[in-house]
Amino acid sequence: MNVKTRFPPSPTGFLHVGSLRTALYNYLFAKKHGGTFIVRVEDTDRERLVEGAVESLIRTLKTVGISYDEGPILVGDKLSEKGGNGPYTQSQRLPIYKEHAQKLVEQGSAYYCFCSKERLEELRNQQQIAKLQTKYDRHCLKLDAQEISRRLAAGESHVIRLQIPDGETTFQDEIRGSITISNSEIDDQVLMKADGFPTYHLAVVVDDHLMGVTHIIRGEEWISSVPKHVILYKAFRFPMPSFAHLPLILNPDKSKLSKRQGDVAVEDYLEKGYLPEALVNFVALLGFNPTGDREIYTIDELIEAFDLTKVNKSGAVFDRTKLDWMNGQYIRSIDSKRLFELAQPCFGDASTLPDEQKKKILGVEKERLVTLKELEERAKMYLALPEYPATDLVWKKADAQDATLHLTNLLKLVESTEPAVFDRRELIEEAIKKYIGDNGYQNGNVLWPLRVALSGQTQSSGPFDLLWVLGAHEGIQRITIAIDKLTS
RNA sequence: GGCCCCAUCGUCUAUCGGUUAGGACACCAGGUUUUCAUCCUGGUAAGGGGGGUUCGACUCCCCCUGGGGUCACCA
Repeated sequence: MNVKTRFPPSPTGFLHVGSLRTALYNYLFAKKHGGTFIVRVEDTDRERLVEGAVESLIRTLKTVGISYDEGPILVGDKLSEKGGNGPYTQSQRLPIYKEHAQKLVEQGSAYYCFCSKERLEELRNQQQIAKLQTKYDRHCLKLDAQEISRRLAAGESHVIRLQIPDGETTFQDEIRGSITISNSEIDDQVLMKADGFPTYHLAVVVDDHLMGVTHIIRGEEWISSVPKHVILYKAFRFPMPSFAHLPLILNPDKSKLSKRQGDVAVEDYLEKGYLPEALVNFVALLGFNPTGDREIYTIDELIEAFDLTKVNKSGAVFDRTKLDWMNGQYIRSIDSKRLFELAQPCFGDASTLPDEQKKKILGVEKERLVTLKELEERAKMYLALPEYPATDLVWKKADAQDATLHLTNLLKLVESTEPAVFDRRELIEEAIKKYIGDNGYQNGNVLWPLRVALSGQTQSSGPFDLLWVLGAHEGIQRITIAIDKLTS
């Protein structure tokens, strides 16, 4: 069978990390089986629409490395689409839904309902007070054909409801196995809303079928509405797709991951300096692990390893600490060109520095970065020497006199060294270590004051790195300042 | 509350009847080191409870408990 999966976001805001994982799993599954992956915009709720959400979604999927074969695309700033099963935006498919809903009414699987929202609300209230199941009472099912056509002709506001048959519905979930739900649990679901738009349930079934979707992989919160979809598939005589419901991603308190308890938008994490690669890797392992003894996977390795039957059943807490660790791993191991590209917006004040120097800063500082955003703070000292007290220059096992001696000698050493040496980190190190070795000094006596003189900080990267990034000229200046501090 | 889903270290997980229950994050202790960080070594830490099935259950079945999801003209 030719596998086809889909990711159907509704353009109501930013991409949720849970949605990122859903999109990712759909993508991985399709690629693993040589199938196709499509993106479809589910914008049937006109009230929750957010302008620009589709564009932002397309961009985010791209930066995160999830590509699709069919769906909406951006040509320049213009929205367009690719694929032969479009349109891929539900608001552009209204006639299709109307026709399908109509067909259901004709064959007696669905019916018109003229009940007002007020009546529905009143009904619900009464049922709640009586502690009954809140369910539509099928008031309009009793209407005769004549009355229906009269009210329709009069232009009365109405919806179309699916008539849920008696009995129960059983379906196979690829992750959870067989699930049975009694049809009595299900309300006569609205299929077409009064505004002429379909509800999710109608649109998703019609589109998935028309677009040839074979595997529906989505969040666990959808399990309880699968019977509605199964009933629709049967009513339309559409072949049944496979269902797989993913475990939820959880807040630390185990509730469904939500705003309020932290960031949930992929854009937030990207903005904070998490690498797309790390985020994808991390989120992929929330609910799925091919072996149990490996943590780092590229997206292609994930495709290779992906197996729907190995996806967990229970929810997974989104553990920010582990994401931090993984992000650090990526920062340290990723290709330096790619890292520089990603870090470009994170230099802050130091962004005015030449690229060559910024690359050096990144190379030196990446050892202690958790997120790229932290670079902004760390890079400042390369731009300007921070204020610091003279006492910081003194190593714990030495005194000010000793520090002054070494800094004075080092100053001479730097001044008399070929400028070309400062282009090579290892040559700088060699020269200073020679000074230490030849005189039988201890590393700390020499390196501590040098490092503090260069960084203005008691905690920083090493003196060789600093001298390399700063260059001879700036190095001389900073050492001179240090000597002044000690001797004044 | 009805219905549905779920249940291994604090967290993410491995185990598909027989293991000293493994790995990772975090944490703690060492080591490397001029500081911080990185890195390396080691350690603490888990099968919710009760019944079965079986020679033998973390693993299979049932009940309880606990957690979660869902009950819209939202997706």
